[in-house]
Amino acid sequence: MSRPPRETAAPAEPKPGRRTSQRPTIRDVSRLAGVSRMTVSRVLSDPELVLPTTRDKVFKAVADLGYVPDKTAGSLSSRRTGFIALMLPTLTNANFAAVAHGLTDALRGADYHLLIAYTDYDMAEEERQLRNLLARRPEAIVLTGAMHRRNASRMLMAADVPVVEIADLPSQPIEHAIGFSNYQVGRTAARYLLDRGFTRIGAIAASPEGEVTDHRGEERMRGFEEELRLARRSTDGVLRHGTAPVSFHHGAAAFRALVEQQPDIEAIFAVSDLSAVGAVMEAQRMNLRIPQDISIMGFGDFEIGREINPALTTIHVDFHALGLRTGKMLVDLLASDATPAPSTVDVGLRIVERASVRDR
Amino acid sequence: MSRPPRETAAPAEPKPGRRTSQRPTIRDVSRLAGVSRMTVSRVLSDPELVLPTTRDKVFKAVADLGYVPDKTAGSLSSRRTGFIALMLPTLTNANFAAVAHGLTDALRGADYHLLIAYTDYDMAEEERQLRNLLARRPEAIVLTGAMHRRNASRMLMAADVPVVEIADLPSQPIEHAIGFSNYQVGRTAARYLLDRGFTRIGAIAASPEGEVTDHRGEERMRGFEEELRLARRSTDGVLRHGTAPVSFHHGAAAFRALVEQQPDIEAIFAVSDLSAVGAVMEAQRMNLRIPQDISIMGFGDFEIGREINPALTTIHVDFHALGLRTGKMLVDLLASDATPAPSTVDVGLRIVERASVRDR
DNA sequence: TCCTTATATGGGACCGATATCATTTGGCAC
DNA sequence: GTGCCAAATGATATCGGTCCCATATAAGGA
Repeated sequence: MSRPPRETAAPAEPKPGRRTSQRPTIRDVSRLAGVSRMTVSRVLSDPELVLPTTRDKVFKAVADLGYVPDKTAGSLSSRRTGFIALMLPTLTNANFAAVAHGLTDALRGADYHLLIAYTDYDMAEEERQLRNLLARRPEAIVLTGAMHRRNASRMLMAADVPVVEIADLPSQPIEHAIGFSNYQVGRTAARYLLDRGFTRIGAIAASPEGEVTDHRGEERMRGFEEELRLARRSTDGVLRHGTAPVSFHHGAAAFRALVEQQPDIEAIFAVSDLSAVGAVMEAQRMNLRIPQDISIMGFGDFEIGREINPALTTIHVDFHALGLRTGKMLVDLLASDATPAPSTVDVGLRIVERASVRDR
Repeated sequence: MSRPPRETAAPAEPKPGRRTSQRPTIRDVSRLAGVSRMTVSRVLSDPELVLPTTRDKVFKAVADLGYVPDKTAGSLSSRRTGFIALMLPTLTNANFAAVAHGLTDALRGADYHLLIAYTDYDMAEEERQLRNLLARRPEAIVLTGAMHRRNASRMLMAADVPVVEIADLPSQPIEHAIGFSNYQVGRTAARYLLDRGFTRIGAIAASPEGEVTDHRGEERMRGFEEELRLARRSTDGVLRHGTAPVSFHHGAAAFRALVEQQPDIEAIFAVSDLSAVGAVMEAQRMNLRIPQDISIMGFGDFEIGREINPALTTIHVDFHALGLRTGKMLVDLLASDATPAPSTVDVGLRIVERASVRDR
């Protein structure tokens, strides 16, 4: 039944090596269980390959020693780190957090772990973080498209792993893209307000200057202004205020500035629900009635928009589903050894009509 | 000047090995630069050790090949992964996201990378995630205290790396703790409302049942009820509604349920600003005036609380600073080879008086 | 009984870096 | 010129797993 193990036993006096930690290794387990390292490895990765009696000896040894396998070593040997890199502008934004959440949900069970980095909307930081991430040899890279520095793009192409740009639809995707057109968001918002009969239409967003920029937000503003221009309406009501990222407070301050500057403004699109909610709150303080005096719409469908009074009309994108979908695609992609053609998925967007916009 | 390299050159026909990726390794760099691998390693980790001429050759080779060092291999060899594990209940909460942000800020430049996992408030998931994290051999572990399963605690003790419990003050810390007493938050809130002269005082929180539980929130409620009891006031107004995590919507629903159940309630403490803001919004819809009819206070000092009308009275904890402080402590701790005694830091809390609570 | 094949397990090389120690070189004092 | 020391660089073992292939045993067929 049990044959003598063939691996050499350790010398009674182990010579002083580099080993300092007392943490048990697979070798300790194998010795205790009286099997080879390889058998321990098999028991832990695919127990079916090993006889139940052997398996149980190994499990017992693992439990007795409190052995936790070292994935660093395993990764080096198997050339599979189990990491998926995710780079976002910030975590302090419910929608980006939802993306991470969705991704994790899709990856759970597939034995992948997210490696999260964020750039604080800073392109130089994006490049630094990307280098850090690549050094960890992720098996795939997920990041918000579509603007990258030249160097960052080059590193991504050279990485030789699937790259997915999310939350945007780049005109020149690096490889895969799952998202929506921020430009279309802007146009859709403007069209919606135009269709309601408004003529004096404004918008609030962050100032586009500098390396710290919300490019996706910029795209929304570009689409918004474009639609106004096509309708031959003035874009004077488009106000740039403060710096990215926007916030409730940003929205409040920008709203006040815009109304003081353009008292006859009828409807406002905010680059994010955060700004929009802030604007609604500031309007209350200014005794302006929403939507009777001014209509306001936002983007992102944040939870708070559903709860405020009046409830916020907004453009919805399902970010959790976006993350989920990205994760599923990656799991499939990494399971097959083929290299499928680059794909672009538009998850779409939809207007959520609530009470903060009325017909004129 | 230049001596012939002593490392053996690669055979012209490399025998078929396991190497499949074309990614350059340190060996490729060393050959191209005409130096040993060790010299390349030195140039990248401590350039001062190497002559400028040699250094430049190496840098050039690195650039030409687009070489990115493999930290997996480096970690295994140096026994330093550069990972710091962070386990949170969720990322979809601005305060926890702020902790992660602060930690990252402190770690930037120290060449550590956060390895983030979250539990969705599920104890079983905490254990699974912890096992995953430990397999990556983090150099320190940060997690929200103070409740862990037996197994989780044991794994933490055995991990043999610094452990920091945050956002709470455990009665039996595993090692270090940086946080505040959630129990005291509850007592402080109750005391504040009692001092304002209210007698019929209520609270809204999630139901405490099941494995999916917000223990920190529970502690706040425990402190709140305790203070009421000490003041010989009824705790009938303490309503448990729905499940964790709470949300704006949770607050709105719980508020309505509480007011319908106890129409004469005078003041309410919400376990989180999220609930509190939801409650304020629901009150508006019910035509209840805040604070004239009912006073409301929250916890967490979320940004939205500053912007709503009336602005929300709340209990503030600086979560970004908490993360920052944790990160700094870890950097110091990991730099010294001594093992300092376990420390507990109370970052304190303070009441932020705004307009949603009035004197009775 | 012997041979073939499938199943279970082991041996040793190897993944790509760094730690450690050895070696070479150059500079300087005598 | 010789000896010594510091600075620069190299050779090799090693980190802790897994891959690949070899080997031993069991099972089945002629």
